[in-house]
Amino acid sequence: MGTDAAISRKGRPPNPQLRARIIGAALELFAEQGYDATSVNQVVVRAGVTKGALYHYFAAKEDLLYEIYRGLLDQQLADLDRITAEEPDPSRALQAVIHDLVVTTIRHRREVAVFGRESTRLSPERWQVLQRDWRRYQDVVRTLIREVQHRGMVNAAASPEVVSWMIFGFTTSLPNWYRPDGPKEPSDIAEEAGDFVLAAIGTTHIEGMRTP
Amino acid sequence: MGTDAAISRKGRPPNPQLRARIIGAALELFAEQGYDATSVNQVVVRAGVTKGALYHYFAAKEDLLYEIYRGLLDQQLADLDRITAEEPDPSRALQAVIHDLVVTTIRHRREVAVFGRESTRLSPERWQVLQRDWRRYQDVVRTLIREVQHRGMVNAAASPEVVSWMIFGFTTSLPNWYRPDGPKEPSDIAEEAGDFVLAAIGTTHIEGMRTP
DNA sequence: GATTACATACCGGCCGGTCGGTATTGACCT
DNA sequence: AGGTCAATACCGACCGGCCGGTATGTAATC
Repeated sequence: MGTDAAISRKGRPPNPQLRARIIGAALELFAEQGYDATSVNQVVVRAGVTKGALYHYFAAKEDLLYEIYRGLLDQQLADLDRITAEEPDPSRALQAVIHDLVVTTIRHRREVAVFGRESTRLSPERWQVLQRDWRRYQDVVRTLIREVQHRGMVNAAASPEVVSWMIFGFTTSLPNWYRPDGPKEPSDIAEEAGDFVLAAIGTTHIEGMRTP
Repeated sequence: MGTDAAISRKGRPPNPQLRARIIGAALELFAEQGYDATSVNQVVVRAGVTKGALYHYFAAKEDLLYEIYRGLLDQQLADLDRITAEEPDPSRALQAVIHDLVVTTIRHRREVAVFGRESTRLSPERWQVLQRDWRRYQDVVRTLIREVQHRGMVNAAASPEVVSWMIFGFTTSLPNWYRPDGPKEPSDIAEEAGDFVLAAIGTTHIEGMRTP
C-alpha cells in the first residue's frame, strides 16, 4: 500500500498530460516575458487549453510559479544527498557538487532564470519553504568548503560564505549567457568552474596544473 | 559652449528635485515589488507628487527603469577607465576593478537588483544600448584576466569567460544576500572576492610578488 | 502674453479569477 | 449486463477592478 497509485475514484479521471502542458507553457512564457507580463490567457492559448482547465488544476497563477521551481529544487537536493553520501573526500565531493549544480542549472536554465527573477512574487509562506530547502543546499556546500580549506594550505582569505556566493552567483547567472550552440559543452563549463573554485580555496589541483 | 547650463528659457522653470524624487520613489518600489507589480500610481503617491507631474517629466513608465540603471552604469564605466589608466600592473588592476565593482554594487544594490531582474522589460533599443556599454566592461575584465594568467603560473584551467562570469555572477547576486547590518563591511567582502579570484587564476596574492 | 509646470478627471483595455453549465466517467444496485 | 447516480473534468462567457496613458485646465514665470 502507499506506493500503489491505482486508488480508484469516482468520476472522470484527470489528464496528467494536460496539467504538464500547462506548466510547460507557463515555463516558456515566464522565461520569455516574465511572470507579471504573462497573462493566464497567454498561458492557456500556448498550452492549447481553456481557462477553465487551468483553474481546474491550479488554484491561482502563483501555483504555476511554485511548481515550476519545486521540481528542480527537489532534484538538485536529491543529487546533493547522493553525492555527499557516496564521496567521503570533501575536495572531490565539492568538485562533484559544483559539477552537478552547473550541469543541472544549464539543463533547466529556464526554470532557474524564472526563479531568479520572480521568486519574490511568491507568497511569503511558499517563499519561506523554498528558502528553507535551498538553505540546506547552501549549508552543505559551505561545510564542504570549510573542510577543504581546513585540510589544504589556505592560500586565499575568502570565507566560506563569499566562496559559496561566488558559486551560486555563477550558476544563477548561467541562464543569462549560456548558449546551447556555443563552443563549450555544459560539462566543460562545469569542470572549469570546479577547477577554479578548488584552485582558489587551497587544494593544488594536480592534473590541471600547467606552466606557461 | 554647450556645457553652460544657464540657457534662459521662457515659462516657469522646472524642478529638478521633483524629478529626482520620482526616480527615487520608483527605485524603491521597483526594488521592493518588481517593475510590473508597481503601478505608476504607487510611484506618484510615494514620491508625493501627481500623475501629471510624472508624465510631464517622463514619457513612459519604462523611462524610469532606464534612467535608474543608466546612472550606475556610467559611474562604474568611469571607475573602470580611471583604474585601468592609473594601474599598469594587470594583477593589481584586476584586483582594483573587482574591489570597485563589489563596493559600488553594494552601495547601489537596489539599482543592481532592479536591473538584474527587469532589464528584459526595456525596449530592445534601450536594452541594446545598456548591453553594449556593459559589454565593454566585460571585455576589459577579460583582457585583464588573460594578462594575469599569461604572466603567472596558471594553476586552474578556467577560461577568462568563465572567470569573468564568476565575478559578475557574484556581484549580481550581492543584493540578494548582503545585509548592511551584517558582520562584514563592503570593503571586506570586496577584498575577499578579489583575493579569491586572484588566487584562483595563478598569482599568489601576497604583497610584492614577482613580475616577469 | 507666450510658454512652461504641474493638477485632476477620465478612458479603453486587459487583468486574474469566477461560475453556471455540460460531458464523461466509475461505483453501485438490481 | 445494463441502467442509475454522483462525482469529476472541463468549457467559456462574464465580472469588478486596476492599469498605463491622456486631455484639459490653471497657476506661475519669463
